[in-house]
Amino acid sequence: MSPRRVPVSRRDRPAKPPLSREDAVAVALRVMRAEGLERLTMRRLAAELDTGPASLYVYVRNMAELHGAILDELLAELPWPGAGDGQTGDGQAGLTGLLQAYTGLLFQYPSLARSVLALRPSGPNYLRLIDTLLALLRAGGVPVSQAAWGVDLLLQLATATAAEQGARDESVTADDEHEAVTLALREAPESEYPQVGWARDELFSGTGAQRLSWALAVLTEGIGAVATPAVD
Amino acid sequence: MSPRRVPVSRRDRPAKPPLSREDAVAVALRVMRAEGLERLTMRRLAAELDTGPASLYVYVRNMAELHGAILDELLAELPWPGAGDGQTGDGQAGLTGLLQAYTGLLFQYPSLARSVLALRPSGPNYLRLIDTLLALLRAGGVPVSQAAWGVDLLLQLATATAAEQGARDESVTADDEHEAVTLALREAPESEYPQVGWARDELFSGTGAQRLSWALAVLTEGIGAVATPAVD
DNA sequence: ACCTGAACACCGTTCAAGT
DNA sequence: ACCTGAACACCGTTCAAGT
Repeated sequence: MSPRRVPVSRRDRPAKPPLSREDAVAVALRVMRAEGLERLTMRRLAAELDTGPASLYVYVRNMAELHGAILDELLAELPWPGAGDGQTGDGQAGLTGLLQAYTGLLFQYPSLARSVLALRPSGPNYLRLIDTLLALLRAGGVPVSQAAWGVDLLLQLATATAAEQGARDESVTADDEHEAVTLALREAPESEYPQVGWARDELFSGTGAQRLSWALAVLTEGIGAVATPAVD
Repeated sequence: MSPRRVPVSRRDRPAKPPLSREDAVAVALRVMRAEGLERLTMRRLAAELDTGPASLYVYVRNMAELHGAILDELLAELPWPGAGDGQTGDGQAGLTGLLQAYTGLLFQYPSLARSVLALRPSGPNYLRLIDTLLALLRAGGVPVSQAAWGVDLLLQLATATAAEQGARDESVTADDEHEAVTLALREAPESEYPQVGWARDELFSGTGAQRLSWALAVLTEGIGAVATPAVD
């Protein structure tokens, strides 16, 4: 009884919903979440939107711009202060918390982090992140020039930390025992690399989270302490 | 009199010189220097070596490993201390000088820097770089655990700084006036982004070199000052 | 054992030709 | 004006079949 195909008005083809840049970015984000950035190709996204790859170029200039748009969409999920959920506080703890959340977000998508590093993002949520970090540094009494340069440094650290996470997620062992650099450092002959011998144990110690929070402490300490040169 | 072709023994075909991994890497480095990493493809390298792309996989596991080998070759050119040319000194100046040279080397090849960030290089010259940085920190009285974690941080900063240099070299204007983020920050409404307004001038001040040396000072300051957590 | 031609399974982007 | 099929000019990697 029920017909195989429901007849559609207007020329017998189902009306495609009108496409917008927002839709395209939202679908792109969904594909990335589900299968990773590697699988999110222009052709794949076009197929997902039921069109040809050429149509995407009406909404984005190129792949890099698409990555930037995806990042900004992703940043909406940060625990922005003042949102009422109290996930991040004020001062040093607020700064560290927000940057850890940013790193954590990108940590899930290392290739996006790599792309972002070359991108210099400029979406509204990225600006908001810069603004919030500036506010936290300012509240901590950091002079304006050190805060301005410091924000760049802090975001670079966070992005690069996520970007370093290569495609070594698929390894069965949780630790990075199988990384070439780990092996090379462990086996480096003391005669040729005496300092590596000196620091051998400490070179591999700590979890990623411990190293990140130490690095953030190092940066905030230094940003507050070292004056910028006179350039104005 | 002189014949067009010198007759070759062994089957009338010019004997192809035997290929080695070293030759392949050297040629790869030459192609990258001449045309950039983007143009250095497996197919292109194979053509340069007068063979098919499949032959390369006898010497390198994949593209990433080739990039790692190129980096190590490149690092041979660093002004290693003790080489007698006195390009870098001891202590803080030596540390900063070596890291600036490393950044400068990678600055010419931003895509290599991007690749390196995901790579965790492990060649002999990279180990030598780690060893030398450890020695300089140790000489500065930095405790071993802070030196070990600090070397990671310093190299990450240097690599990420080079990686950030996107393909915006082709811009005619020397400054980054045309970068989207610069424009966005300049035009960010004070009502929505008050701190950006506060720091507006300082956000764009300074040259790349000034910012790098400030960042290195921030890191060394913090590395010497902030203790690592007890993880041993 | 060592090497490689040809194929596999894709890419991002452009542009002429639709509607 | 807005959209897109088809083409352009490539990719990295594998594998069966050489020598």
